Amino acid sequence: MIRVRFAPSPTGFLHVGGARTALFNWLFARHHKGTFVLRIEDTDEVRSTHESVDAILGSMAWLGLDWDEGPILEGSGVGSDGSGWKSKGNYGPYFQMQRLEHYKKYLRQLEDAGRAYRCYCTPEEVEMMRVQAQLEKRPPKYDGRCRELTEKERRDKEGAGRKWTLRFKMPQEEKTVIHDLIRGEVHFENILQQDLIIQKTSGVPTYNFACVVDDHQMEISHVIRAEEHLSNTPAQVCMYAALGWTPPQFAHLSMILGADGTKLSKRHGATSVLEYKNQGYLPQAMRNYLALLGWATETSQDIFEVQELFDKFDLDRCQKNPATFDFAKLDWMNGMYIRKLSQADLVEASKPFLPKDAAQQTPNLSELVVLEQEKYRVLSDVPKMLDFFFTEEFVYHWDDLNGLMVKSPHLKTHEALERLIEFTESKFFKLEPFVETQIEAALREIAKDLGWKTAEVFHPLRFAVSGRLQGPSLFHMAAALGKGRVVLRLARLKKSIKESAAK
RNA sequence: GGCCCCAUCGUCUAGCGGCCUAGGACGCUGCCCUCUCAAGGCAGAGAUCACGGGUUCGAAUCCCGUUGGGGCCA
Repeated sequence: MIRVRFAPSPTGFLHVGGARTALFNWLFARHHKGTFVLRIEDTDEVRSTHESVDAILGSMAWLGLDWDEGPILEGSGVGSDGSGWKSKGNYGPYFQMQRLEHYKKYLRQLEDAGRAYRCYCTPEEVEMMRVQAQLEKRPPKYDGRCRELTEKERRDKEGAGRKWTLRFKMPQEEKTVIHDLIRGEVHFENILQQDLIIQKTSGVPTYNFACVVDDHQMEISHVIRAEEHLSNTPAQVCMYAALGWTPPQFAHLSMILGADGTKLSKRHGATSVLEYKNQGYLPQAMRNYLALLGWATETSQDIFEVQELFDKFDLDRCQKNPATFDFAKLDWMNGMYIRKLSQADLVEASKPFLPKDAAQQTPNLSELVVLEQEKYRVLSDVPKMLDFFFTEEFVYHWDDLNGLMVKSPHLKTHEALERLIEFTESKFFKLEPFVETQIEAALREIAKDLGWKTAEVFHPLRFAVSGRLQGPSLFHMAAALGKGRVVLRLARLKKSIKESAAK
């Protein structure tokens, strides 16, 4: 039975790297008809917040990564320990701070068996050891001075009120071999590993211990996580052995880097999944793009339906080398997905990005939004490309107009332009019904009558109607705007020309 | 510093000993279509497969080393 988990620490938003890890776990579970577990690793008591839990669950929900077991997404939790959250699944609770009793039991078991010991060193002392070791060019590790303390020494220290942590006693011989599903065999000399702290002075276990207990108790079959956890894996594998458990299979995903080859961070652009949502990326595009960061099919296919991803995704085609996050390709892909949207879906998706009163201002809003569908790369482009529909206050940039006039042999003077506008006004005035095909026919007739190229007629009129040199098809745009507004705008441009000429 | 991981066009990648004078996609350039911009179609530039040694009749593909990048210890 395949059981995988995504186990974020709620110390911030869900970033792109975390989302990719979650996605791969999700895809792996769906591909193998397994179970996808979401577990909140909140043992960092100072940095964990319930706002982060909200943000992470919200991001996952937005991306459509539904989990089979874990906290239920209903409103928000009450405490950073997850109290107030409900959970689904038989292996809960899914907040580590609610699982303290489980950890205590195994912590005690390890200590009783002599596989863990109390360490009375202060953080300062440990730091000193590290510096010292580096100076002497030795491996920087805890020197094990509390390993073989006598019973009396221990009593003395505790009598003196020294606080203690629990350290796992790493075997000092042989080596640990990880059979990584992506990297193959990875060997580690045990002697070089340090005795990791598994319980903090507060009594709370550390990440490295808690996840071993949870993965075992939750019967996780495959641990799919980022490469940064690879170095901790040998210690964890030794803990499994010390507890008499069989470790799960491991798969360490490569990192996601920014354009400069360093770990993706804020200076490279957006890192939070929610930022992408706010900028107008579609979850399906994001998902598709992320899937390609470290995974590919034999055909280098790049657009996938979700079901196709389920069918084709597997760990054996995951990339070992790190991937650079390419915003340009994401934009392209998002544009692809926007173009695939139905009219209704596009309008719905655009709503958060449109002016609040857009629907009242323009009853035919959905007709407008679709006009530029093939040009949007992000949904925040929608209001930018459509703004002239929502206001009569847009400005005419004379530089644009002048540029147009330079290129057109028949538009050398403002008078010529005025004449074109007047000609159009009178034509439009009689035009009934004012629909796309009629408008096109009328405008082509004007060009013919005038003996101008069609472009010489269309471009200045597009400018008149929208204030732009580029935009939707003139006929579509005019029809969508309606005769009244079009005539109004023609008149407005004519007036502006007169005024500027007077100056 | 120690340990670990990684290395094919600018980027994501295909390739798993002969099919590779290295394929696809993004981006870039040009052409076509066309009322503009897009979209779409076509064409093109772009990789001595990081470098150096082996192994082999034959290596991008296997082995060793070097360099570079990244991660963990922090």
